[in-house]
Amino acid sequence: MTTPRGDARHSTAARVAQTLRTWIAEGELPPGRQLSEDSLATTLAVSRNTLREAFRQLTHERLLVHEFNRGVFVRVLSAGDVEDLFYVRRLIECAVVRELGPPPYGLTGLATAVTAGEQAAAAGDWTAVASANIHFHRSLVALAGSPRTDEIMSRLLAELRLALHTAVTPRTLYEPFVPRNRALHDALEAGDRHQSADLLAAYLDDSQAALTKANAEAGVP
Amino acid sequence: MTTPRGDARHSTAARVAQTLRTWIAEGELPPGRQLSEDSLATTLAVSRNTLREAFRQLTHERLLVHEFNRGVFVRVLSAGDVEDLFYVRRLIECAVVRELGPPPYGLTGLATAVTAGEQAAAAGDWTAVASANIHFHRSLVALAGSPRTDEIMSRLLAELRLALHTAVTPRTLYEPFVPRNRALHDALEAGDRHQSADLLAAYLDDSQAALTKANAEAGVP
DNA sequence: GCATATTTGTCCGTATGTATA
DNA sequence: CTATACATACGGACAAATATG
Repeated sequence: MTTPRGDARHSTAARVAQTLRTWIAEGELPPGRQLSEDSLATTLAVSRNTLREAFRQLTHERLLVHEFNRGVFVRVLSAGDVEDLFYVRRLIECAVVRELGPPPYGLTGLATAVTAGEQAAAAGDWTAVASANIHFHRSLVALAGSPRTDEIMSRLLAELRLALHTAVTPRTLYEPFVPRNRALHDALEAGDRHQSADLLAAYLDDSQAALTKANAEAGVP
Repeated sequence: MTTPRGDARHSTAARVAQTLRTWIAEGELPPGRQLSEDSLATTLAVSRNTLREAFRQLTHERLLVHEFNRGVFVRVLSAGDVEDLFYVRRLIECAVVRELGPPPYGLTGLATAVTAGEQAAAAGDWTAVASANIHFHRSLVALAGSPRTDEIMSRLLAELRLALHTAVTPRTLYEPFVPRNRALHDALEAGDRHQSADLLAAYLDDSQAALTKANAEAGVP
């Protein structure tokens, strides 16, 4: 072959999948966009077979939808999808917090996410606030120490990102939750699992309402 | 081509994946077995590329593991995997029950699974008892009406099946839980969410203990 | 440690079927 | 209805890695 192999540790398909994953997360490939095998294969300089393997991967992560004999498209979340996503988030995040053992907990990951969000908010960098917020919830669930729960959470958050590009105002979506992340952290540091879980439930309700409202204003079906 | 296309509704790769899925579930392909691309492709009469797509699919369902440049193998669950699986089951199943709205609930699916288990147990058909048991837990989670929760549960149960082929005695694993399924159903019919959740938590603890004991006796690392 | 055989990773060309303009 | 574009699936090829003697 003429093309030199990039690295042997990851397969080419995995690298392509990662590229597409970031393009989708950044909004470079917006929801609804069709991904043509031929043009993308030439753009990424890989064969169609390899690209199709990457497609399968992302389809399974629910970032792409595969319509048989029609092609693959970037997933478009419906209002029902957003509702379901928040139902599962509430289910898992609150259950993890409620089922935590006796305190103290290893809250360093959570604490760094909280302060990162505070600093980014102070600097007005709302994209960074969004990242810190995702990191916060990932760290929260990581307290369970369960690999499968971690993976489920990562998938849910990645899927939820698809709903954020339709919303125009990241500031109003994230600003109210910076202090609430801090409050949640403090409640956990105080060792109060049940108060933390209640805080979290209300938090997620409000977050869902804010996102639903923003999407409705942007005219999402 | 000479090979007639079976049907247009599912892709060939999806059909191959389904075949492998059942072979794994039935224990025809035991954990640890390597799946050779060449021989399987000829056995199933599909091309290597198509087979590889099926492999990817099942790898993401955690039924296969893919070792780079070495091949794919049927997943071998470690003791830690089983522990994690039951942690997530307890988390999700109990949370679903606790977060149910006010009764009554649509328990017909649950009821049929319970009676199917009872009849199979009376007939001594322990494989059917195992199927009914899986159906019971799937129906339980379906009460939430959340597609994503349903899918997460299906994946967990499929993965857990991998641990059942190492255990030799399906009877001792399932028999005690036939009446407990009935008790759980009755508690839900009575509308007592919290008692149901408590019953379920104890149920899953005992189930995990039974499986762990059986696997330890069979000499699983 | 080395040479060989086997298997996987990747790409290409092509025939066929399907959806859409 | 035809034509075009595209997806599905196959088979062959070769490089690279692994397993085997």
